[in-house]
Amino acid sequence: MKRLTPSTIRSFRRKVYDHYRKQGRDLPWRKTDDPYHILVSEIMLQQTQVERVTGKYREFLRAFPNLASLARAPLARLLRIWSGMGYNRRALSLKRLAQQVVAGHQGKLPADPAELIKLPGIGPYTAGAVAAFAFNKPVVVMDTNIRRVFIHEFFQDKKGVRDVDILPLVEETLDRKHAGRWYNALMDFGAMLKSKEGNPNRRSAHYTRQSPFENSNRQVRGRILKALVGGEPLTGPQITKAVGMDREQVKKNLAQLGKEGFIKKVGRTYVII
DNA sequence: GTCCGGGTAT
DNA sequence: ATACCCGGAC
Repeated sequence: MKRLTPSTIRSFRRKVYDHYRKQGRDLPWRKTDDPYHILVSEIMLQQTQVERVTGKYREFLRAFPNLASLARAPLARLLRIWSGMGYNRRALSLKRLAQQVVAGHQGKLPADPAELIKLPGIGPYTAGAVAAFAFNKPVVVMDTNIRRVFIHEFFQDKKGVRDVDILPLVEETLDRKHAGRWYNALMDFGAMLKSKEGNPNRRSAHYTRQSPFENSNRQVRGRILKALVGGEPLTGPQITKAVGMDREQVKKNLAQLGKEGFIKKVGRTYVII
């Protein structure tokens, strides 16, 4: 494992903060300290580029300004607002999270990552990000932008770089007194590297290509939910027609969406729960 | 049309 | 290890 000298750490921090001062992005979720707002932004950013999240973030918070309003929101309305974001499962998780926090945490998000990670839809990254951005906790966080920065800076000619080898460097270089600001700066630096110098993340051991989207279950699921978010109950054949894809595949995905808690069958029709 | 990104759950 | 989503770049 690589160790950093104090002077390497100093100049690295200076470089990252210099970039942040000059080119840091002015993003809406950086102007709030409401943990719920920050959580919403992080869930959205898991799956969508920054430019497309900003508008949706505002629309979402206008519709669901706090955890209590999200907890009692009808799922169909939530999915309508979520549409265009992809990964509907995360909207469902977010609603379940809101219900749990309202019922069991006095309506307040916990600040401890070990507690956050127990909530649905929150994994290691989001637990750390909320702890750092909403509560300024000096936790170690790894995401694609952070990974890119460290591979670019400290694993220059290496291939198959593992996160396990990067994490100690994230910890060593962390600005512990200003964790939130530091991670904002780090992520902006990483975003800049993507556009300027190709993508160092291809040298990550965790880099994978995704499978094709066309005719995939993902596409079928998306279309099924899109057909149902209007709120009108539809029969199996009506859904198959709306989706315009293989009937057996539609049936299989209807069953799966039922199991996950998106939809239920009412007589011969399906509706969003 | 083809390629691409990206945490979490299982 | 693999599934989940959609829109933007080309």
